Amino acid sequence: MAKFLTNREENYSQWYNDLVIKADMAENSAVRGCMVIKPYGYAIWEKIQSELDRMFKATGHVNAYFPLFIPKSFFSREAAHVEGFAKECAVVTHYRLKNSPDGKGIVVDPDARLEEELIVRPTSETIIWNTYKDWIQSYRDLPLLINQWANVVRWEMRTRLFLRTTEFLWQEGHTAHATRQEAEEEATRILNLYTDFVENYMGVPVIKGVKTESEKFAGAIDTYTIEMLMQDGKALQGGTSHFLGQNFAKAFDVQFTNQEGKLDYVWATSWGVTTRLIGALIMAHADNNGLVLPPKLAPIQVVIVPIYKGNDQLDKISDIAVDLKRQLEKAGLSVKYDNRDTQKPGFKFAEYELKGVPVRLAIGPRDAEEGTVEIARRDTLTKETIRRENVVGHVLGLMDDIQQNIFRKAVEFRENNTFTADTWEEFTDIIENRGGFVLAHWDGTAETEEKIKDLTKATIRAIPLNSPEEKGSCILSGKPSNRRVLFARAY
RNA sequence: CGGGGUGUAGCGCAGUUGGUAGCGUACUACGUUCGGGACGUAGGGGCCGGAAGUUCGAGUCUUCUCACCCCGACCA
Repeated sequence: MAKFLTNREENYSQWYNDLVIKADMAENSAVRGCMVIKPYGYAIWEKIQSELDRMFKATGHVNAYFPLFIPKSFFSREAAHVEGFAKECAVVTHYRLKNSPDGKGIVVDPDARLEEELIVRPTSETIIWNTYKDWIQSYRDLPLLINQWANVVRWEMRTRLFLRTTEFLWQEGHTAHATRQEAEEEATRILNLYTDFVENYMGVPVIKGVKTESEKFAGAIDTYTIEMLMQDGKALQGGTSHFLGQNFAKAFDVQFTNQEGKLDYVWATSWGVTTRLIGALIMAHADNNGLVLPPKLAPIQVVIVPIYKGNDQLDKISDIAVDLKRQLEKAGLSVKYDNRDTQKPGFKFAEYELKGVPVRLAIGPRDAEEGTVEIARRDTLTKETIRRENVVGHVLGLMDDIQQNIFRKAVEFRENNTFTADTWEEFTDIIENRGGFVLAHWDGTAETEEKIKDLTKATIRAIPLNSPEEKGSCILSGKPSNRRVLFARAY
């Protein structure tokens, strides 16, 4: 089996790439670094969107939409921000084309140069804070809790489907608060919301932490992160929530009158997750047979495949299948009955395994006769035969089972691949030979962090929020440290 | 931007000393099949990335050019 996929153990990144394409999620487009998200991949994104959107609204946020273009001058207002993004911005300089004077095609009309160039947003803090300035006068206008579903562009050097593309889809929340404490609470609330989503819907365990000075978002005071471990032992940052302090308020002059009647700058957060989560979903759970989707995010939760010879058998089986489909849908499941006559059952089995459909029902003439159904689960690839009347209950149970099982497997994988290192030799041995998360002491300086990165390509993924105090000495410099930080090679 | 590589059918590839393009797969039709990616027969599909040059003749040789991929620096 699985001869159509590159073996995961043989070449992990080839396996990943094959899988994205073969499972029909996305493909490279004619535009450098930009992907086409195909219907099946987009359906997964829609599931992610709808759950997150529900969670944002349940915590008091509302959606809005801000422009794709940002005037260049806005960017220079916040020094650290421009520094962080300048090198990867797409810039609009003209607004018109014309026929080429030599008759070959069209050219940019030099007379149509923009007075001020427009940046295609790599993130929207600047345009949003420039807008918020007019919306916020008083503490009564606060908090402002807005989210936007959008696309952004970051001109990365190298791209990979879902993991890093020039244009990507995301949500970005931008909130304004009257006090520092409120803003910090918001940043934490969202970090916890992301954790809830990634662990309970995607089935991927995360480490919550705060980024180091050099890894934090350009313009933030603190960047909180959730870090996940992929099956090849590399880390993936799944989402970030930034406490921005008053940096953007000051840069865009967003002041309000507080309850004491005094002017003050507002406190801000921003936070986001992207289509990269789909990459995480793949790399955390998929195997050599293809995708393994958590039931809560699977576009198709149950597929029914008929096995038959001739139209008489098909008719009989279809009656049963359609009835089962109706029952399962009534129970809230999304079900596909694949009665295509153009593919054989074996082909369909392989196809739905490739696409990660959690549960497959097969009904053949034998089952029709005996009142049974063959039921197969994607996560364990096991099959059993059950009575037709028990199908709905059994499938509902399986949905929970599979959801929990893939999470449990991912937790176990992470536990088996999280190490502590106390010496430089131990540290480099693990990074070079085993991969995974490494908890180690660090002296807290950017110089040491940089040196470790240069020597091993491992970075500090996060300073875990729940890590206990512990006296130790830095693996590289030997200087004192009082807590371990999380190292890994990362995507 | 540095180092390496590749452009030939939808996709994956072969193409010898230069002689007018082929394999696998996918596609179309018909038939037999159908409980784990079926088989047979017959078909269709090509400006050989682009431009210029050498030659009677270029997928093949020369020069230029464009695009993409991999490894680094950058990054959600």
